[in-house]
Amino acid sequence: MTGTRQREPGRKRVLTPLVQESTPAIIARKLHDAIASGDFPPGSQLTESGLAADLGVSRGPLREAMQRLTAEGLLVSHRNRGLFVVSMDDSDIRDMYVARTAVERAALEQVIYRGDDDAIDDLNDAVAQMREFIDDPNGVEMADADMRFHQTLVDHAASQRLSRLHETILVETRMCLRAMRGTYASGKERIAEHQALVDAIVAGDVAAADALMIEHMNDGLHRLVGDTIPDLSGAVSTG
Amino acid sequence: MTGTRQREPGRKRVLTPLVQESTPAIIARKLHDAIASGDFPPGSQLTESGLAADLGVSRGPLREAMQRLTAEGLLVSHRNRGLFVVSMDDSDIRDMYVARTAVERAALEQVIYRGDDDAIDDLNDAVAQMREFIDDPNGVEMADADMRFHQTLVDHAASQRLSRLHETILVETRMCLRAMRGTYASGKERIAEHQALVDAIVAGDVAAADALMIEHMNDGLHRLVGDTIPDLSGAVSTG
DNA sequence: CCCGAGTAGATTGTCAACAATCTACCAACA
DNA sequence: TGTTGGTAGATTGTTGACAATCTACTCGGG
Repeated sequence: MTGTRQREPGRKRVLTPLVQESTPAIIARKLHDAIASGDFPPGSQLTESGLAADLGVSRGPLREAMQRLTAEGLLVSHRNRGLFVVSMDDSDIRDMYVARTAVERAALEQVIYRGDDDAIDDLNDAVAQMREFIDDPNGVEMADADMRFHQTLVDHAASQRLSRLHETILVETRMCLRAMRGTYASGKERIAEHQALVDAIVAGDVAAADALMIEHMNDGLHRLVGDTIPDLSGAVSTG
Repeated sequence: MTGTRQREPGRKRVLTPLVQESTPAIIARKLHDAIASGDFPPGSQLTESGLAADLGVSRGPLREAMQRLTAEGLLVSHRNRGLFVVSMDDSDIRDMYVARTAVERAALEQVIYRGDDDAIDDLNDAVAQMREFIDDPNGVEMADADMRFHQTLVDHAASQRLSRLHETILVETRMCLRAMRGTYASGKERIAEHQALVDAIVAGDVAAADALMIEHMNDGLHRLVGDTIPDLSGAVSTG
């Protein structure tokens, strides 16, 4: 029934099965990146015919791609009116950080558990990249380097599901950071927080790393809305 | 420019703005439920023309709905061959529990932080519903009641993002539970674990609740693949 | 008996056109 | 002046048809 689809176990795999990305997937990724880059500001409408013309595809595949982003929560649909880039209020930002904290805490624990040396190398590299922009702590480059650090962390957790959610959240985070400037006072402080995380990972101290991450996230949230998620910081210290 | 779209602040809101769900969203929800119900077993193909005929819609909206489920990770696309319901191996199940643990830990903390009495009532109700099926600890009703408990927990965290991810994960969990029968030895044990969680929430003890949740998730994973996520249980106790 | 080429059928991928709906603008009226 | 009705334009929602691709089956040769 299955023909020769299944790979016989005795043979060595010499070529990886080639993955052909579907057109909607490609379009979705392009839109994803464009939103992350700020090409489509929050609240702006994504008109089908215009985008289809820009991308050189028909409206069909484009609509499918936009539905993907809608499922991610990056676009919101108004029936018969169109799709718009999400615009977030304080409540959304708080929610975003709740989710982001959940994801990154879990990722952190996974990274420590896996004990992969490559992870530590990559994380140290990420911090080093941040150091290059120490003189401009609120510039775009520093923000991107910051994002890459967290991206690296979650990637090394090797969890498809955590990565998928995190990807969406990072785009939303970038949108917020773009809107609100001047979050960090000094570049040193910003880098030190990340270095402390790496140090805790190297030490294999899950509890310490966990506490640092919670604090780091609370700081980030505080800078955006001037509010925190009080109880989270008590999760470890109370026990 | 904006016309009369914005609601003037002086007036009292007497009617809530009506939300019209788009057709792809409705179809996506129906497919979602169908997959959760087991109408489409893992690995089965979802043929467009057939489903379109069943639902009485054209292939366009149906494809858009399927793209949404693809973004969620419930369907996988094979180019020019079609969309299939995901079938999960042990590695996927482990990943699923990593993500689920992350989500439910965060939800737990949020529920305790919010201190909403309705949450405790609903959770107690959920445990009570489980007790009705104490004689058949591995039946479908018990499994559904179990799911409803966790659904209730995450709902009361009032986090759009956590809920969205959790919804997907619960469907995947249900798929796994359907495939592997006989997970719990006794109904009492299963109910006690959940009751303990509620008790910890009532007591407002974040650390205890957190530890219980981690253990609960590890138990669930162990029943499915005979393996655990060792380091997670050390996150709290070590500190 | 095994292996390869070729073919038929079915399914997905893409497109262009039509119908339905909404928004914004303008005029008429109390 | 503020509200109501009508109209034009644009955009989305939906459909059906056509092209491209893959799978499974069958036939011929070694």
